[in-house]
Order: sequence, then structure tokens, then C-alpha cells
Amino acid sequence: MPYDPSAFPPFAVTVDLVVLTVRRHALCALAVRRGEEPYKGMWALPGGFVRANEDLATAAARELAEETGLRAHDQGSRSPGAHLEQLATYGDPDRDPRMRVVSVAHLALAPDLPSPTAGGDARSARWAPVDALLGVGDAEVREGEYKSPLAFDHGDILAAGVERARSKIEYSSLATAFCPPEFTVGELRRVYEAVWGVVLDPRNFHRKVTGTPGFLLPSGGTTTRQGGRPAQLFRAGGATLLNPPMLRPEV
Amino acid sequence: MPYDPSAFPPFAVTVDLVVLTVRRHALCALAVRRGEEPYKGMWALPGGFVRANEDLATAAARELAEETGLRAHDQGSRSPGAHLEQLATYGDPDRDPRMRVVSVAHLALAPDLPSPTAGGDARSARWAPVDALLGVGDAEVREGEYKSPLAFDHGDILAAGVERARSKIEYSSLATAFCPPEFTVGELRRVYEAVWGVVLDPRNFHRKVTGTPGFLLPSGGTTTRQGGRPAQLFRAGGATLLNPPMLRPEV
DNA sequence: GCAATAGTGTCTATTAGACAATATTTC
DNA sequence: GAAATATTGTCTAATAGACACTATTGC
Repeated sequence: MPYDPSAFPPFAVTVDLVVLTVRRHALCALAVRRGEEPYKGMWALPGGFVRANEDLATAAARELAEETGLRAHDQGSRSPGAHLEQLATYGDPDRDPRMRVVSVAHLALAPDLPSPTAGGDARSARWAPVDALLGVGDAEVREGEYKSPLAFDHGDILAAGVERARSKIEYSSLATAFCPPEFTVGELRRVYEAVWGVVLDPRNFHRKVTGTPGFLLPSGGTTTRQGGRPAQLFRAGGATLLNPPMLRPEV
Repeated sequence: MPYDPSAFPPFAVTVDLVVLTVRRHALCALAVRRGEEPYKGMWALPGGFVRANEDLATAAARELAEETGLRAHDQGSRSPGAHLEQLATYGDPDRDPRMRVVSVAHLALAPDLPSPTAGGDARSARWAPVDALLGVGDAEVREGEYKSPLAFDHGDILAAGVERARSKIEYSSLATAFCPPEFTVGELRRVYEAVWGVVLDPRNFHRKVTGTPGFLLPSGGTTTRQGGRPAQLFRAGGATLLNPPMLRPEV
């Protein structure tokens, strides 16, 4: 296998982003409207070319900042920002009709943002429930075919990102990435309920999360923003891997 | 963000393979010796360029066949072959000194093969214990620096593949990918012990794996190839996700 | 018999889940 | 007081892990 630097097929490399948040009890993803062919007018995931001297993670963080204004923090940082990790790479030769494009998809988890499209191209970006973007439930089974309204293979990418998020909040403290810096146990429970699409017992959930070492740190304050008895405020603890894990209920 | 197909930086895209197997009670990886600069004479992971009209998974399967003669089966196939899945993508601008190369790493799990290098470039490929390739244990901590003998960033890639395998055999039936088509509970246990680097109780292990629905299917025969009382032979069952999972012992 | 591995049974400490009861706020 | 949410406590069925014991081979 001789390695001839002048005889390799040229590729374009992009990063695409699955940016998830929880809004109004629903798991939502950031979608941008395409202004050009192909797939003109359809929704797509945000993304763009990797620059000539740019790492993949840097490119993903740059795109995230351009689209949302969020700064990515890699692991364990406490700054107000988003969790960002690599998801998977998509390189089917026909995935883009114009040329050979390999896309390194990334997954970002963000707290609910004040404005859906703070920076950048405002009127062409929005948060949409992932069920709608994946074509779940809005159409009956028409000859077994579910149609995603997303361009390219972005429906596949979004599905992979959602599944990664659903499984990863089981055994890591990643669910706190959907919460503001200070949050209550009830708010964290509503994150789990939205991401998994289930209803959890508030009493067992409370015992579980407060009993898992390193998951939550009491910040001292209380809040009553949910109504009812004031709840303690917590910050994310240092633990990244939860032991014992939060178990997703059986189907 | 205008999308100009003529103004994208060109990349080379390769696939690199972490091929794992269990030999003589040790987790081993396939390594090839580099015949050219840079890193001439060092060990590296097998890999190569993705062709112009080739999918990433196809390229990985082709490289795997070229290096080992193994055919990859994606999910759930029963043919004698290897498990193959995408691992992660590495694209640091400086990872290859010659040019900008993005490598899509894949993880392959294979049963112990009769000959280390059946096909291809025989004398320059071998199975090596992953601990040796990662520089674990063979040198004392010299100023906190562990040196992997692998070229490029292949030490990082191998470490990621090993960790993926270690965690994935917990909650999936992937450990059977290290076994021949028919195997005993004791052989499967030795796979877990080699991959995790622990000693497991044979009695509890037996109860656990035979009690997990869909994990193992009795094939009817017995064998005595391990000495002692003859053991039942099993095949991998249809289940891919184990419930309950096999729990790795605490550290 | 002895050594080795396979396989079954039993006991205990821990845990997940169901759900009762109490606490503290707003209306 | 009624309604809502937070928080603690209790009970039970299931389970992981420790380990005794039996089974079946080769020597």
C-alpha cells in the first residue's frame, strides 16, 4: 500500500451540528432553512466547511458560536455554554449531489435559550421539536415510509444525535447541560422526561439524583419559580459518570 | 454562509482500523510496521485512503479484508467474520506532517485467527497486546510521561477503540464477536476477563449469561477442549442489547 | 484417587419501584 | 382552605455477589 500524496481523491470536509435543547417540555433541535439548491427551502442542520488549518472540534465550536452565540465547553467546565462532542461521520458518495462531502457530525446540548436565533441569520433558523423534524407522528404509516422533512441525510444524523443524548443521560451527568447554571431537582426531572418522553415518579427521582455521589451540589439558595413549596437550587457536581446510573424505564 | 463548491480546502480522507482479538488470555490489536517516512519502522494501525466512489463503511471493510482476510458483517449476521463499526474521526491539522488527512477510525472485533497475517503483507503485520502498544506497564512513570510506540495519533485511536470495546461488552452481546461460531460459557468468560483485565466468578458468570434472554443459544453439542467436565456449546443469540447488562466489577 | 472445569443452589446486602405522609408556598 | 410542588419515609420484589456443593471428564 504505497502512500502517494499526489494520488488521493480530494474530499470536502464539513461539520454538521445536532444542537438539542428542552423547550416547553419538548426536546427540540436547531434547524436552518436552506436558501440554495439542492433542497432549497427545506430545513437542514447547521454546519459548514472545516477550514484549512482548523481542528474538527474547533470547527464545530465555531459553527455553534456562529449559529447560537454559545461557547462550547469540552468537559467539566462550569462556564455558561454548551456541551459539545463528536457524534459520527457521514460519507456516502451520493449524500451531496454536487460533490464528495464527508461530514463530521457533532452533538451539542444547550440550556433553553432566551432567543431562538440570537446571532447570525436570524429569520432562517429556529428550534423545532425533534419528533416533527424526524417525521414521527405527524403522518400515518404510508406503506411503511416515514419521511423526514430534513435535507440530505440530516434526518439520519439527527436521529443518531437524539439517540446518543437519550442513552448518555442514563449513565452520565449530561442532563445538567440542558439546565441553567442553577436548577432544581424538578427542573432536572423535566429534562429527563422531555428527552426520554416518559413520566417519572418525582419522589423516587429526587431520592435517586440526590443520592448519586457527585451529581448535584447544593448551591444554598431556593426558588419558587415552579409554584408550590420552594425547591433547593443545585449546580452540576464534578462527576461525569453516574454510579449508580439513572435507569430509563422499560418500554 | 455561501456554499461555493470551488472554494473548499481539499482534504485526504482515510480509514484507520482498530482490530481487536483475544489471544492467550490477552486483548491484542493488529499492528503494521511502517515502511516509509514519517515514523518509518514504527508500528501503526492498518488503514488507507477512501476511494473516490466508496462509502466509509465499505472502505473500512475493504481494508479489513486486505489485512486479515476477514469479511465484515454489520449487525447480527452469523457468517464467520468480524464485527465492524465506526469509532471516531481524527482531523488535527498536524496529525500527518505531509498533508491534511482526516481519518475515520473504525473498530473491528474478531475471533482468534489461525495465522496472524493470513493475507497481504505478511512479515510486517502482527498481533500485539494492547497494553504494550499503549505503553502501559512496560516503563515506569518517567516524569509522568507514558510513551506509546505507535505512529501518528494511533495511540489515541487505539485507546478509544479499547475503551469502546470494554464498555460495549457490558450492555451488548458484542463479546461473542471475539469467539468462534460455537463456544462455551467458560470461553466467553475468558473473553470478558481478558478485555476487562479482571477475574470473574465462574459460577455467577454462568448464571448471569445463561439467564440473560437472547444472549446464548444452546447448539446441542458439548466439548472438552478446556479439560475437565464437558461443557455445553452455544451460539450467539439474536439479542444485541443485553438486559440485564453484564456489569464490570468496580475498580 | 486427584485435578480441573462445568453447573446448580443458597444466603445476604443492596436496590428499584410503588406509594403514604408531611412541608411550604401561591391563590 | 385548596392546589401545587418539594421532600422524606416505608415497604416489597428483584438482584448482585459470596460461596457451598455436586457433576463429569482426563490422568
